[in-house]
Formats: sequence, C-alpha cells, structure tokens
Amino acid sequence: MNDTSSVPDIVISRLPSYLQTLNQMAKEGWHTVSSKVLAERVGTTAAQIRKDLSFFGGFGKQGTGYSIYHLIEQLQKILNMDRVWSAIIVGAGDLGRALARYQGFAQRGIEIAMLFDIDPKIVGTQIGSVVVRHVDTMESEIQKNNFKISIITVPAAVAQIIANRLVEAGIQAILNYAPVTLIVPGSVQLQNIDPVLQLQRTLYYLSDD
Amino acid sequence: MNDTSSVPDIVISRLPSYLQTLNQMAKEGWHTVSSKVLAERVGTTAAQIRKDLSFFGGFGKQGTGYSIYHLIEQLQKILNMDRVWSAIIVGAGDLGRALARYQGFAQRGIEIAMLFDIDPKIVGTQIGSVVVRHVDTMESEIQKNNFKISIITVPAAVAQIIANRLVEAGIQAILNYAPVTLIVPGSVQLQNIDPVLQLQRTLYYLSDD
DNA sequence: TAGATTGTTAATCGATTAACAATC
DNA sequence: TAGATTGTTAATCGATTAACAATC
Repeated sequence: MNDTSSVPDIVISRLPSYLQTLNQMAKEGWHTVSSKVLAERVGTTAAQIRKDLSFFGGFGKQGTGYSIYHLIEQLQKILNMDRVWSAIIVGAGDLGRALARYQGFAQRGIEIAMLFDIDPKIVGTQIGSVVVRHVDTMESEIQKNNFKISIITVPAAVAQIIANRLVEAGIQAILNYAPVTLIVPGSVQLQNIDPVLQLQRTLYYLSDD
Repeated sequence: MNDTSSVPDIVISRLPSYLQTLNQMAKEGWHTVSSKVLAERVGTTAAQIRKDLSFFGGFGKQGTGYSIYHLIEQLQKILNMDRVWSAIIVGAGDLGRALARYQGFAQRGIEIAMLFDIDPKIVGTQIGSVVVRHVDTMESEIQKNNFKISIITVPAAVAQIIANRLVEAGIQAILNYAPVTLIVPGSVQLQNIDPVLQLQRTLYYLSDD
C-alpha cells in the first residue's frame, strides 16, 4: 500500500480527522490552537499530534501553538485536498442512491460525478444531481473523464467482478460497501465500510442484560 | 474501552472478519481450513491468525488445520454472536431509511427493532419492517425493551445531544454515521462510519492524473 | 512413518509516550 | 522576563513475525 514514502500509513490516516476538527474550530471562531487542546477535541494525545505533524515540518510556534487557518491550509495541501476530486458510485440500490444524495461529499471536496447500475428500469432516472447510467458504459466514462475514485454499492456476489473492472479501467481508490474481502493490486487504495462488522466488534464488550 | 480483559482490542476487532470468511468458505463447501489458507482469504498472515485464536484456546489440529464448522461455533460464542441482538436507528433521513431496509443486518444477527425521528411528517410511516416512532419516545422504548445498540444517522449538529440521551437511557454500543467526534463514557462502545473521511485517507496516495 | 500444521515462545519491528532543550 | 508550547530525541510499550517443538 505504502511503498516509497517514509510517512507511516497510520499517520496519514489520522490527518483527515485533525483537519475535520480544525475546520470545526475555525467555524466556531478560534484562530489558534495548541496540540493539547486539539488533542482533547480529536480524542488523542498532544504528543501524538505533534509527532504526526512533525513528519511534514514545523507548523507551530513555541508558546503559542498553531494558527488554525495556516494548519488547515497545510494539511489540505499534504493530503491532496486542495482540489475537488470526482468519484463515481457503482450500484444504485438503496445505499447507492442515499450516497448519491448525501450532501457531505460535496461539502468536503468530493463530487459524486456519476452513478452506474445494471438494471434497465432505473438506468436513466435522476438521483440527486446525477442520472443513472448503464454499467456497460462505466469503463469508457472512467477513461474519458479520468476518474480515480469509485464507491462500490453493488451486491456482495458481484463486488469482486466490479472491482476488477474498475481497477482495469484505471481506478486508484475504492470505497467498498459490499460485505466481502476484495482482492485488488497493492497500488490500489481500498477502504471498506461494513456496518455489521463494526457492530460485531462491539458485541464482545456488551453485557447480556 | 478495554478494562479488565487481557485480550487486546485489536485482536477482538479482527475476529468478526475471520468469521465472515469462514462462513463464506462453509457456504462454498469447505469443511477444514489451515491458518495459511484462511489468512490468504482474509488478507492477513497465518501467524497472526494462530496468535489471535490462541488467546481463546486451541481450536485446531496439527497436520490438519481447523474444522470450519467448529471454529465458526467457537468464534460466535466468544463474540456474543450466538444470539440475535436488537438495534435501534435514530434519524430517518436517506441514510437511516436505507439502513432500516438493509437486509445485511438481519442476515448477520442484528435485528433493526425500531427507527426514530423528530419530523412529525414521517413519524408513523413504514420503512422496511418498522414504523418510524417519535424520538421523544426513544428513552422509554430503550428501557422497556432493554436495547443496548443504537445507530446514529441524525444531522451532525444534533448527534452529540442524541448520543448523550442514548447513553443516559442505557445504550452500550453506538454506531455513529454523523461526521463529528462524539464524546461518550469509556464504558460505551463507539464505532464511527464516515465515508468522506475514509476517502480522504486515500487521496494522499493518488497520482494527480 | 512422513508430511503438514498447530500453539507458543522469542525476536523483531513499529508505534506511542515521556521528557526536555529550544524558543516564541 | 516568565510562561507556554513546540519539535525532536530517547524510552517504553505493544503488536507482528519468525521459528520450532509437539503432534495429528
């Protein structure tokens, strides 16, 4: 997953949540924040935040902390978030349609550009701001528009087939909602969302009434 | 989060995915599996699987591997998954409704028992197999039915307030879809799902065309 | 028996935390 | 200046991996 870079994967994975909290604090009117205060809001430790940021340079001032505006700007640049990314959704079932209408993507820099499905009955219908396209046109649209990001919301049984086609067409990041372990090349970023799996992780700790 | 137990949290968090793969293999007709083969399917290493399982005892046979049926049974018992758990959903927007209709919960042992919302226009309407109830009745239903698990799909602005009310009413596990960092007592299991955050984690690795 | 594979111990690796000199 | 807080180094902690005797 992480070949050349010297920054650990786990550090990268924490930066977006720092950014989210910083944006929230900016909206609340803060201008400056110490690693201690930021850590409390994020739910981590001051040392970890300073360590994580130090992989990319020194963004703070001793005695004062960090300029929130400046840190947001820097983190966005580091994470390639200083631009809008287009994403496509494959599978226009309940979940795919709910995601297509979800405003949170556009609000945070991800544009849902297209939505694909195989069912001729829904191909052509409007969901949110996009029209459902037939999945047979998926590869050509990916290549024509140079899409790099795809969200998979098809049934588990066909998720791997779709993933193969996406990778073949040039997709570099996949957010998979199907409850299966997808196999993709190491060069492709794979993130999984399975609410059932996440709930199952908590059951061990629950008291049986 | 993990007070008394000697089993690391991270081990517990991997067991449900082992179980998922074992169930898949059972459906494909396998009866026995080695740690090596299971590891390949799960996407981990044989050593890690054997180490993880060894926290709970010896489930395999040298030279043969593991009986899939037996291992499934044992893991389900360990994870408190040898029963059906009821969960409630708070927030009947697009996402809450999509989750209420999602068959994957029931198929894997989670029953969506109730769905709450504050909007009088949708209270009383049927979504999947449940009727939307007013959120004012949430606490009393939690206590009456002894619900332990809740899914939060309300807007970010009210997610913390809802979380507080859920915890106060006795909920022990929360699956949060709102894009905010919730503060809950250490005794409450919190899992977050934020698709935007997960996609942002991948942008760092994408090549800009 | 010979081959395969477990469960476990020891070695390695990597991540987190603590501490503090530097400095705003 | 005195107090606060950074960036970084070293110490600690915990998780993963490797190795292998035990044994099916």
